[in-house]
Amino acid sequence: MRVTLKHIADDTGLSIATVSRALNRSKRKHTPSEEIIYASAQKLGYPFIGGDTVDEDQLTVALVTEVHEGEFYSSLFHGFYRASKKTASDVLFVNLAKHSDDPIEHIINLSKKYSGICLFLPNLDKIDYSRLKEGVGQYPILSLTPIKNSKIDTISFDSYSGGYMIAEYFEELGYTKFGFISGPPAAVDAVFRKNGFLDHIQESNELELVWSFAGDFSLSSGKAAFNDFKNTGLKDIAIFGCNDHTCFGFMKGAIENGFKIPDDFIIAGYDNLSFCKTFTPELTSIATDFYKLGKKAIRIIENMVAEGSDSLGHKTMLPVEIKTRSSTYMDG
Amino acid sequence: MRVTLKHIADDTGLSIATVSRALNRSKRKHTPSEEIIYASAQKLGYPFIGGDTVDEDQLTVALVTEVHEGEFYSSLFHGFYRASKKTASDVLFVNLAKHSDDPIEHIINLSKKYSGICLFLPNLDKIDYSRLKEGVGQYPILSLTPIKNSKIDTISFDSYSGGYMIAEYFEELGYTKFGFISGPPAAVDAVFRKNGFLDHIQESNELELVWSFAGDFSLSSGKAAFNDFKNTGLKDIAIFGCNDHTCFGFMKGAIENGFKIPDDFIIAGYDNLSFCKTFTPELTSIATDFYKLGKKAIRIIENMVAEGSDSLGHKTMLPVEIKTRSSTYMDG
DNA sequence: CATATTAGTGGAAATTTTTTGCATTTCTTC
DNA sequence: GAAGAAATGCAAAAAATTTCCACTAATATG
Repeated sequence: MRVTLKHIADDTGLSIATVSRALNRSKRKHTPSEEIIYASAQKLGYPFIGGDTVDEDQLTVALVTEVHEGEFYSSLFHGFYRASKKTASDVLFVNLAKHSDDPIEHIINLSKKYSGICLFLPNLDKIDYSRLKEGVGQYPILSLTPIKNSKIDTISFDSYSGGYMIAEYFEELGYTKFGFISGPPAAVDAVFRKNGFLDHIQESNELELVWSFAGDFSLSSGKAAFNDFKNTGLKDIAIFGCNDHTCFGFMKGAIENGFKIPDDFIIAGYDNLSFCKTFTPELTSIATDFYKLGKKAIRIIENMVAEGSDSLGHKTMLPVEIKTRSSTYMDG
Repeated sequence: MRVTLKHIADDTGLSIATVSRALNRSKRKHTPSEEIIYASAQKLGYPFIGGDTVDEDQLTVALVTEVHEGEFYSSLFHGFYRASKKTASDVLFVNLAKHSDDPIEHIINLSKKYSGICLFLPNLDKIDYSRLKEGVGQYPILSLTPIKNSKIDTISFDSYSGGYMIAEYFEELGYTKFGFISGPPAAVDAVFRKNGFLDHIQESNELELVWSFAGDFSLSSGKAAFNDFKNTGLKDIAIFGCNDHTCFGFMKGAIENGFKIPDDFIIAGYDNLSFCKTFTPELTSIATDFYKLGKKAIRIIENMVAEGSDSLGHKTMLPVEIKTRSSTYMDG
């Protein structure tokens, strides 16, 4: 039920007229009554407070995510933060902590509050997305996770090319025996990285995948991968770990066992975490530019609003870049 | 100026009656007109969309920050994310990207939208805080940065004790010669860490600060610190770097120069980044629990709302914990 | 100490905004 | 092409908000 001045008047014990005046004053006066009125209006959710209504041109885009540990979310938020400085729109980070029972319902409600929504929720499935699309109707919504066969537009990094680039680069360095550490099968993105890597190997007769290991993105799975690798006794091999953490674990295990990198093997990761430059040896990795992602995502939403166009399942892919460091070549 | 149904009617070319009906229907129908009406209402900022008004008991707390690179912001957001799962309140992350010209003005406006505000803005000065306090009046507001002499409540980690604990721990290990790498002087928190560390040294006649270096929290300043340290030729020294990044830089420099840790020196940092466990040797560090910080911060705001009490300059300090790892002792 | 001034308040009238009843138009289906 | 359903606009009714005015209490003034 809609909250009116009467509710606030009843709640505060003051008259409707007084409430109206307090809320409409151009400058707050901070008298005791006014404080009470504001607090009550706040509590009950009276809508017309905030005086200055929204700038007509300025959109508010909600970036809807969960928040887990690790540098990834910093990169994502930092990218959108910087992007929002450069665009007309404002960006708000909405987390789904309180609504894990029915996130879709909550996102549909959010669509009534914000001009557009960017989703980063890798755990949603196809049914969720169609419920969502059904619920929001023609509304500017964009997923940062690739979705197969959906009517919701997506924007993501070109992970396939990332994996492919790594394989090409390994080939250029003269390696022919390749190794691979995979991520969790549920992570669509990690699967793309893998496919790109493997496809380039298969395209050439000289190249060969001689070892692989099923990891889960974690440091410890990287260590486990190394233990497995050690037992094979393989040499002169170029390894692609499908994220940086896995590679760190692998390299840590290797160093503790007296291996030398890049002498005994070379290794490259994915994500280009800031620790790539901190680790010894520094880790070659695929860099994803979250600032560009944020800018593009906001741009797409702004266009949807301006043109009144609908999300129809367009897929946008942003190029990635390889950052070569000492884990894949000798210094000097 | 307040947005009414008439504005939407004019904008869409439909009648006021039609707009009213579309917005009040219990279930959205997704007819073309309805889509247009919703889009327009959205654009113009009509307030009464969203049907279900806010839960009376559920507060919405805004965590207002900038967002920079690095794991720190992930930890902060992740802590508040988890905390909001466990409390009645919802937490929203508001960034100040669009309002860097006058952040205070914007925060005052935010106070009209949200039940309470947590600030993490280390760059604000005393004048900013008093303007803010003036602007929001009696309102639940809390800073996560220590402020000297302010009427705004603060909650932060007990950095002083963190520095002190490191010095005590070094002493227990039998070291008497200590080194220190400072952070930027503007970072109040880093100064507390330093004071705690130095105070313990001064309390004992046996202990002595034999080397120090002015760093700036960065990896490169850690490397620079090592170059300075190398020239001193000091041995058997226990070094406290006032954040982990600095220590990583220092250790990286040391390893590249053939130093052995913890044989040649021992070193401990502050922040307990996940990378402490990834680095070889693993870095002893002071752990801060952002989940506890988040829970406590939300609790304080909930209490302020419930009791209608004011922010009066109370300071809450959360204990920190030392995580000892191989950068300060031999394995086995 | 009496009196003017000022700010804050509630009641009620005036105004604005929203909802609803009803007739008309438009679209769909058979 | 007719019947029925859905959507729309007009205007009246209802609801919500603002404004006017009188009253009160606190403070300042002579």
